[in-house]
Amino acid sequence: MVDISKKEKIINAAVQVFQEKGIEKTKVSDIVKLAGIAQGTFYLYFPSKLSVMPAIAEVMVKKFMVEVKNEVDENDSISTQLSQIVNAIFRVTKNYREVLALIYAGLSTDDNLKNWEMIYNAFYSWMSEFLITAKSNGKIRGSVHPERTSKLMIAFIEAAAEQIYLYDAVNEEEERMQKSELIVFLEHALGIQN
Amino acid sequence: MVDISKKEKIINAAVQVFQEKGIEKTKVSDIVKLAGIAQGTFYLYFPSKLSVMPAIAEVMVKKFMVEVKNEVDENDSISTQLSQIVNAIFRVTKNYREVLALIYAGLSTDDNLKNWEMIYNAFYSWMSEFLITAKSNGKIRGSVHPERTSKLMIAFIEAAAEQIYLYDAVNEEEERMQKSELIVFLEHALGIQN
Amino acid sequence: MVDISKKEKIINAAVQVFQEKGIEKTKVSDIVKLAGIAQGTFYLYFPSKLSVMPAIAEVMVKKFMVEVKNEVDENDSISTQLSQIVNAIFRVTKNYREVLALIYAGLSTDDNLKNWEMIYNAFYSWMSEFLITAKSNGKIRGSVHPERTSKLMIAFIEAAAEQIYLYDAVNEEEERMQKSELIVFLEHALGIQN
Amino acid sequence: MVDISKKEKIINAAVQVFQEKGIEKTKVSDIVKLAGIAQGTFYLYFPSKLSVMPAIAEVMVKKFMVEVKNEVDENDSISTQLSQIVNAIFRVTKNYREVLALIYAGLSTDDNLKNWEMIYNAFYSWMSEFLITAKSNGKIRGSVHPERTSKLMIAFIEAAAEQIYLYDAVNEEEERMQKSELIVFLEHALGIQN
DNA sequence: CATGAATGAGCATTCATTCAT
DNA sequence: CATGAATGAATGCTCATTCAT
Repeated sequence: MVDISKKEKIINAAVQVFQEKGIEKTKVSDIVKLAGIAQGTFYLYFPSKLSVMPAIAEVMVKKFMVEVKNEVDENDSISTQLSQIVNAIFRVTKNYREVLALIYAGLSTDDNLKNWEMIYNAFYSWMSEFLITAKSNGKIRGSVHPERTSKLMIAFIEAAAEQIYLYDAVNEEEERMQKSELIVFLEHALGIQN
Repeated sequence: MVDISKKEKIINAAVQVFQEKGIEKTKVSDIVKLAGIAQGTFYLYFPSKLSVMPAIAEVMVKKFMVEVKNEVDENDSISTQLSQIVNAIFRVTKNYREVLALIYAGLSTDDNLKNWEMIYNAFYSWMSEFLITAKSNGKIRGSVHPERTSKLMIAFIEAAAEQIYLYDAVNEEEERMQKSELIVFLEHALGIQN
Repeated sequence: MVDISKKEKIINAAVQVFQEKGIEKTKVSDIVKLAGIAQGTFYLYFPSKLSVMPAIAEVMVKKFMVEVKNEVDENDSISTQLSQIVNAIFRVTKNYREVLALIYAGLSTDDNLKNWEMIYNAFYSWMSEFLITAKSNGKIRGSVHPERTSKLMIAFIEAAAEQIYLYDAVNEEEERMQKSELIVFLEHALGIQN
Repeated sequence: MVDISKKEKIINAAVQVFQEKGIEKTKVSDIVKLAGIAQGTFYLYFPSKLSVMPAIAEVMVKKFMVEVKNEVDENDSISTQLSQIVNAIFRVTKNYREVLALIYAGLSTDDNLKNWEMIYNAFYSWMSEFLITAKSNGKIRGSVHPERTSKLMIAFIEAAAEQIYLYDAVNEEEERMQKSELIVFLEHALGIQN
């Protein structure tokens, strides 16, 4: 493994500690202990405890993208690709449920909101491209506006995943059914023509 | 105006203070000051600072329902009713953006998650009924599963609204376009037949 | 002994701790421990560690006045009374050298300077009265301006005492000689006619 | 301008920063930033943050002496020379009020007190010489003890200046009157015979 | 000599919670 | 039921100092 900068060490440690303890119970001392650095070093890279949040958000968005890119096979049918997207997003949400909730709240705690759009931008773009291709291949309805719909889709799938994994304690059977319902919902929404 | 119980005063004050200051900066002393009661009195009604959260969530869900019920006119077309639902949810989200983000995070902070489903239950039910009626009238596709789709819709419309009002700083024109895209998306998703 | 308010307990403890440890090494925890109260209680009475300083200054000025009033016998000659004043001020300075240095620095640390004149006011007034009486009795030169000279005298005697007790490590013999020189100096300055 | 050694750069920067921020808020990082050197370099010249204090004090005493020597004209009358001394000391005090207060407190913070006398020694000597000359010329009373009185005078004039510039917020008119009172006071104290 | 990133001990301050009245 | 003064545990952050380069 290559050298990891101290800043990256902090971010990684922060993701983990926030995930395990939640925002209020996370102490800077926990983060630095896990990162293997001194307390003061934290403040060389971040001005305050909460200022790691945007960096964490970036990491999370990257995780989403990595998973989605790995999962989606462009040779598969649009319908299948849609399922793959949903699966990828659900998987990341499941694994990082706590951090994701924190990011949402964390970003709005500061005046970092402005960053949000920027952070998600790459993911929005990817999804946009996906829709543009599908549209030009006649696989989805022509009235889809790729940019706007890409944002809707990401928000939607994440929200559906959060609903399942964060808020509604559902069993696996119900989880599967809910996911199916989502996919059918999306297929109709996009007017998919396989 | 009728008498407001101290408990309600606390909840209302808490909504306002959380809205203005965010979860971390909200002090019990702020809440009681605004509520016009003594510090100790707070603890006669709530065991801890965070235990107001579910009560706040209930209030917010009620706000959603009141707005939706007021806005939706059953005599209008399904398509129109859908717009009305979207408008109502967007309006509440716009006015209470901060608290809503806090509730999401706040509920997951505690082990109150379990309450979430219960709190939203009435709203889910209402939406479910809406879909059942629409379905039995042949206004939406028959494959819609009302319970599951009701959850999806609520999560989706809220998420779309949050995206606009919390995270992406969009202008009014773009806000309108995004909302239109959402409605068209939903119409196709539900397979609306006016 | 009568009841001492918490505020007074804090001030008394602060005087003692500052005297013993100096401004930088004095911890709030030391003060409250000595005062026999909880750490948080300190902040019910003072907004910050340094904000006790003006209160301490008041206490010190009172100590000066008490000593001076006790020492000076109006039936004695002016010359003797002058010695008594010097002795009183020297004694307090000797006993509280550290706090006195701290007060000087402490007051200028904050923007509390403005208080300084107010705090010393009673002492200035007393000295002024002393000069007025002496002047109207023809015991000192007629050109003395009581208000202005009272300030000069207090500043002067304190400075002379500080010089001896704070800065120049002198032996007792030299201390006595220096004090004599001061008194002769003052006698001429005031144009004393016994 | 000739080359300034790093040590001098540090001292000059320290004077300025202490003047602006006060002793507690002055960080070594501020000093080195202003001095244009690296943080670690500071410790090549001074063992600790407070150890610059004596060096600063030396600089300040030198400033006093330079001003006094420049101002005082030996050909003028004793009375005039006295005014010149007062003016010089007042001027320096006015310009460096904050540092001067800090030095007083700063020196007593450490166990550097012992240095104080040494640092002031040259100034004491100069004043002593001044008094010896005046005395041998019969310009001041014969009972003046030059060494002791030189210390008193310096302490006194500085204290009077500090009173005006540090503690009592007086207007220019009052400042002038207070200074006059001081000079008359000194003339009588020294028994000046022009 | 010079650097400046890294250190980590140290402390002021906050604020949820309690409890005597 | 209501009060609000008192509590004290808990922790974010600072900054003088070090040391490998």
